[in-house]
Amino acid sequence: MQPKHPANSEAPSRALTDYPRPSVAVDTALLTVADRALSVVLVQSGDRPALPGTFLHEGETLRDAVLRSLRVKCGISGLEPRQLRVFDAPGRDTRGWVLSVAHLDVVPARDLTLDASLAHPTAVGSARTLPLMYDHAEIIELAVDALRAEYADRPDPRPLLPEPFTLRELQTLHEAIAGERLPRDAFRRRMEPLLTDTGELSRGTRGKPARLFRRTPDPRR
Amino acid sequence: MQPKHPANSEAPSRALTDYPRPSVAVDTALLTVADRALSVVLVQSGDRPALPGTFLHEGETLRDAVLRSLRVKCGISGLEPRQLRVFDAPGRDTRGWVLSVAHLDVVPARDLTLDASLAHPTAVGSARTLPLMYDHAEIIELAVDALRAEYADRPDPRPLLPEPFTLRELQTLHEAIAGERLPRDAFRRRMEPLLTDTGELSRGTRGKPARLFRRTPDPRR
DNA sequence: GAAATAGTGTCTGTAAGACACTATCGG
DNA sequence: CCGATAGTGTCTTACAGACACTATTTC
Repeated sequence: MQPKHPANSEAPSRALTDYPRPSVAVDTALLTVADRALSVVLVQSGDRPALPGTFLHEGETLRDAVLRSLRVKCGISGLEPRQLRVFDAPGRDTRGWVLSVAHLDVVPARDLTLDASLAHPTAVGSARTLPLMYDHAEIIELAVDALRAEYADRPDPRPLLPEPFTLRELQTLHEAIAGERLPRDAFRRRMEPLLTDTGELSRGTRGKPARLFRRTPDPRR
Repeated sequence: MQPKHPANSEAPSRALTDYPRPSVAVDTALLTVADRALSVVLVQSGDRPALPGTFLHEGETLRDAVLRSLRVKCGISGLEPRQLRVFDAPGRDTRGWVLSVAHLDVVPARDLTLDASLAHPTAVGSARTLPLMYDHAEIIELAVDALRAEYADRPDPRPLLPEPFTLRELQTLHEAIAGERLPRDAFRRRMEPLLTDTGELSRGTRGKPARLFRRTPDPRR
């Protein structure tokens, strides 16, 4: 006899708690752009690096569990986690039946005040060569792809840049995320209509001063 | 004291099972194209329609749980469920702490042999007006968007059409999924290079016989 | 003035939408 | 022949990439 789905169960013969339940964890690829390189925050877990994560508490949403794990392990708050997918391979955790809901989150490098002995950002290129825990390497790949898709046709949706910013600063950010150089003129033509010109100019920089922009308040994409 | 994440736990002071765990269910938007309309299979659950679903069993993957629920409730097999996202609002199930992993799956209408008293396909337009269970209306929206994205630039990735097929048949399928008419010539120019011409022609149809195509074996997208 | 960066204009290739035309079947 | 559908060609518009040129600052 198998348990009936709640949506199909008018009078379940046994309580939900009579059936075995998995432990549910969250693991988060916390991405940032440091020194023009897209990086992921890794914590040390026994003998190998891993993504920050925690178990889901009772009465807590997945989002709150992610925020709690990042607050505790990285001392940051105010983020917007996005679900990637559930990892459910039966043997993925040797100590029991554990599902992990992989997440992506993003933080400006200047807001990262990490205890360097516990957590540190690593360029995603280098992270690929590390012996990461479980399916964490795959989570990072998913997170990078998801972030690239978010940034492909929008100026800094998360956001990562402090306002106001120049088009050059925006392009440098997009190039770090895309992992490749972008054509300057085409980038400008695509992004400028999506930004709001402040009318001000950058000062104290080398070369001709650049116009400063703000993000245009969300016109629903 | 909070439980440590397994990835950070060398010697956990307590076993995983000492902490409260949620029940985990799967719910699936099973989509099909019937009579030129994109439809979703609904089952009756007490007083309202719902998506087919079940609880995750121990040692079972989410994929297997989805396949089991569709086999039991709709008598179909051999599908490819795709995760959409986890629904985790604390109050979403009145009987306890239940997470639901929403899935999308697709089946050709001719393979649907439903017990009509238990399950039946409903056009997604009409389904929007029904009083569905829990978050099932939102799951359907996610599923439709995901399927549209899968079909936007590929001929028949799932697949839904029996081979061989004409470009007209393929276009009718795409129009049902997209929910709108598509320009005939542009559709042809985009899709024909992605198909393999069988060299055969349709027969017994009205008008000029059309060339018959097969899907080109997956060149990785 | 030299170096560096910002901003703009032009050309080309590609792809989509609109439209029209020809081709080939059943009746 | 007529109606219907298949298949193709052309025009226009939009946009990206490539490239070049001008503009304005710091040093």
